[in-house]
Amino acid sequence: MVSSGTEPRRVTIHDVARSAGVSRQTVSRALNDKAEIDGSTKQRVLDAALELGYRPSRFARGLVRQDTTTIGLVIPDLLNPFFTEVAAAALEAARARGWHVVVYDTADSTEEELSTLRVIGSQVDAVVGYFSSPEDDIDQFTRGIPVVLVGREHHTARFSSIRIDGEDGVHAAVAHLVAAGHRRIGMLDHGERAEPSVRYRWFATAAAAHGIDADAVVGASQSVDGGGDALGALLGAHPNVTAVLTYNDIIAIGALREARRTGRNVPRDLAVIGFDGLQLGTLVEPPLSSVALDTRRLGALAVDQAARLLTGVDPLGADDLVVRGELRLRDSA
Amino acid sequence: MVSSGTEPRRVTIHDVARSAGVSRQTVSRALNDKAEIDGSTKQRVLDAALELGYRPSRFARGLVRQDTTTIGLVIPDLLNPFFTEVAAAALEAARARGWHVVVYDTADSTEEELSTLRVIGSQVDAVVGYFSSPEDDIDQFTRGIPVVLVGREHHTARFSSIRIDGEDGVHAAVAHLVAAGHRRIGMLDHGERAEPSVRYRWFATAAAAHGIDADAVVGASQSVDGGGDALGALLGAHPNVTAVLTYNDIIAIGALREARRTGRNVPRDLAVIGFDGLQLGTLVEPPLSSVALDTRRLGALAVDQAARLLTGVDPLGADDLVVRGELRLRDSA
DNA sequence: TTGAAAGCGATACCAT
DNA sequence: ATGGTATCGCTTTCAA
Repeated sequence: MVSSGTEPRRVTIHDVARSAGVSRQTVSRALNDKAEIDGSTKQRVLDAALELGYRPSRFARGLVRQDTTTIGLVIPDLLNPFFTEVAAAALEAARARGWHVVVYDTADSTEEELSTLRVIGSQVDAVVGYFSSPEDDIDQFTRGIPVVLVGREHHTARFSSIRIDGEDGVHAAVAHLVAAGHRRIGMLDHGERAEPSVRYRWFATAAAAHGIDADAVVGASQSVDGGGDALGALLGAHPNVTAVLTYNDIIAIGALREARRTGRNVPRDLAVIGFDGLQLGTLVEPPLSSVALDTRRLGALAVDQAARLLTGVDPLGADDLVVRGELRLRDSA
Repeated sequence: MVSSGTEPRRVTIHDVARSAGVSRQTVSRALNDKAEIDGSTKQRVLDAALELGYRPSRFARGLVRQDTTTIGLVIPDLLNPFFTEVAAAALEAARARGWHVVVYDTADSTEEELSTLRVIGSQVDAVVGYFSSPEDDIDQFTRGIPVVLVGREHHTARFSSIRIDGEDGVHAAVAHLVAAGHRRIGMLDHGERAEPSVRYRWFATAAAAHGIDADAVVGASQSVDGGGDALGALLGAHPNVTAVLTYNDIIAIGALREARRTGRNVPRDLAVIGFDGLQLGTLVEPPLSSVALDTRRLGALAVDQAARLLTGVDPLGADDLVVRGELRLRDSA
């Protein structure tokens, strides 16, 4: 910030008052449309304010009336359509309450998430988001403010979290595939951590219930390309697989593309069922079947719980903080 | 957390000071890692703060040190992938500067935009966004703070704006179609306002340059379905059209889907070229050709200009505030 | 190393 | 209808 000789010092309410020849509180009255003020005085003040380019300090104002609520929304990647949908829902829910939302995109990086956590606690009244950091770290930087975790179980009483329960949906998906004659079903799981995901475990128990194997699993990175690669690997290792479940829709869409590339017809040669139920799934060919989540509800629920925590009134219990997956059949299975 | 009768008054620095048996400024020193403080005192203060669940007020802090910068990002619809990409780019550029971004989704509504404008001016240090309100309205509520308009020309010196120049790109698109033998090219324009868009005008001059008509135009609403409907209408009115340009990629994707639905092969029976060059275009079948915009640059440029305006240093002129469209051929044309 | 006092910019309460 | 004064919670001189 190269300062030109005359630093344009902030115009305060005091300057306006002096310029209009009144006191500061009169200025305040004029600006905030209070009743007890003479019409002509008010106009004079307004004119002065306009001319000076006066703008009230949000800090000073916020200090004196604790009304505006700002929440922080933390997501790993806004360009990931799942988070876009959740974010849009959260923004809408917040707007309905007159809240402001500061969005933090952590770029899928643990470091960025940590540095975000480090500053966020002093910038907002509550935090809603999808974190990958350990609970201790989250806790440490958000002391004193409500935190609502999305799509993640928590173990400390400190947090609330919106749980994603896709168990029934995945069971329905497997049942559907089995009914359609599939006996060898594979899964494109997430590829982040070493251990299989919860979604895989739902798949495994569903498969077991139908007496079929659940050992055809390959990890996929969270992208369309990742999904394509993973399908290639899966079919290479298990050529007799005729249907796949995927960790999410993005991976499923990659699988769809890879199937087309290798001349397989979906769903005839290969059935594909995703997870999330994104809007995006209606645009691809064939339209994607998926264990669908109500992302609007997910975002709205998170903001709602934040509101309850903030006011201390009647926060929802774990049983109410659930979004269930539901099998939505389109054409890919 | 049911509210007990006693409202939990805010824990202030004063409470911590008393609890630790020191003065407020010592607490401040401990919390802000200042040098001049005894190690044991510091620890004692930190412990007290932790125990009391103390959290500094962002308002009080902001009042005293004017350091944190917050910008407002206004977009009509976060779920529209174009705005998602711009928003993601803006968030990234802001994060690189350590800025905070409050995102306002106006739900494609002029009323919401107005009510957003009404509050935003007192909440942020600068505004970046895609507005549809008249300049006067925008000006009125953002007095004193920098405003950067995205994808919109401005007529008042009051604003900066990032201009989208797709002229060359559209010319290239038309040239490409003509070279491929197309003589009857239609356009699915936006359907919002009565008059045709700037993008249509680029198309018209390009068509004229090649001696072909540009009268096959239909307005489409900003959605995939809208694009499909519009293509139906266009082909109904002008059955000899063999290629279409669209106002944007969303509409183009709808056209692709409609073409498939009506048994037309793209690009053989109908060539389609969109506008925006969204990531999304790579996922549909066939991959969408488009006059591509660098959305990352768009968002980054807007934030960059806001930064320059904020510091008063070297703001970019209109000639530098341009993002040009470039023909990106994939398979749909 | 620590504390007292003076703001930062606005609003609210109480006089007038 | 208008102005004086206290106050919001914190940081920053300046003394001690």
